[in-house]
Amino acid sequence: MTHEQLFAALAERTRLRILSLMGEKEICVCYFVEALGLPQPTVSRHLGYLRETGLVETRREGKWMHYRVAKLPKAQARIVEKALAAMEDEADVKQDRKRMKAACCSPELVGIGGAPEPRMVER
Amino acid sequence: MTHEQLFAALAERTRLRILSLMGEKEICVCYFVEALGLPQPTVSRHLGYLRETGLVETRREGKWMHYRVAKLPKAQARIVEKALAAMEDEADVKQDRKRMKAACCSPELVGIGGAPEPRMVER
DNA sequence: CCTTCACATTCGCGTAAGCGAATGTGACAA
DNA sequence: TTGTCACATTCGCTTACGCGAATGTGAAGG
Repeated sequence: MTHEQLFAALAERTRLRILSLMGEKEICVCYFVEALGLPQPTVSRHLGYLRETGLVETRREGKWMHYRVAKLPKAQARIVEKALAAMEDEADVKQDRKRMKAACCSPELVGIGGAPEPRMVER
Repeated sequence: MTHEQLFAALAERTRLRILSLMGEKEICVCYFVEALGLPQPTVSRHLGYLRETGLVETRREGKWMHYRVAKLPKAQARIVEKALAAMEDEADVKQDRKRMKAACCSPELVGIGGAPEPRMVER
């Protein structure tokens, strides 16, 4: 992944919001859809873009697909780190987190239709 | 400037090379053209893009136009800093620097056609 | 098998970006 | 004021993106 490709991947609001939601966690698609409030194909396309670029990795668990930020070379990891840090205080990102929490801790206590909840990634 | 716009500005090789050449210096267009080995309109367009985005500022000095990296909000400055640091060891960037030096320290000792040489910017 | 669920991909469309080639503009000199 | 120099912009073209809508696919379950 060249630096240009990395920056191109970061040059879109939805993808920044997705990465911001991921952070250190491994999250399955339905939670992104819920937290972002966007159509599933839209979310899936952006996840696909991030995957092809190499910025995220996936793990399948039955019907569910989990996404996590990939292990990157140091220079690029630093860039992603600063990018995510810079967005922490933006309104839409904060709202995304709220909705993510709501989806995970909903009254039914099982998340969205029994989907596995986000969990930290071991390195 | 949104973060998306910043990343979009960084998502192109020529612009990264330009920013890499600038660093802390104030440089006039003819040196970019020489160091990058690209047509003048191409260089000018990318400089224009960077200027409109707010990533660089300009200063006119007679016929010459000087470009320097703009004073950015901390979060974005950190991103640019990491971006430039990450490129230090790439081949084309190193070659650009070589050609920049050659243009500045050419046998005629006056740079390109009497153009003012790059100099550090005071903040 | 056949359905359903969770997700991925394709299609058609409009928009933005990059490039080479050509042209425009503003400053200075003669 | 005419010309030249240093840059900037426009034009025509091609390619890449993003989106909504529709369709495809792979894993469970019955």
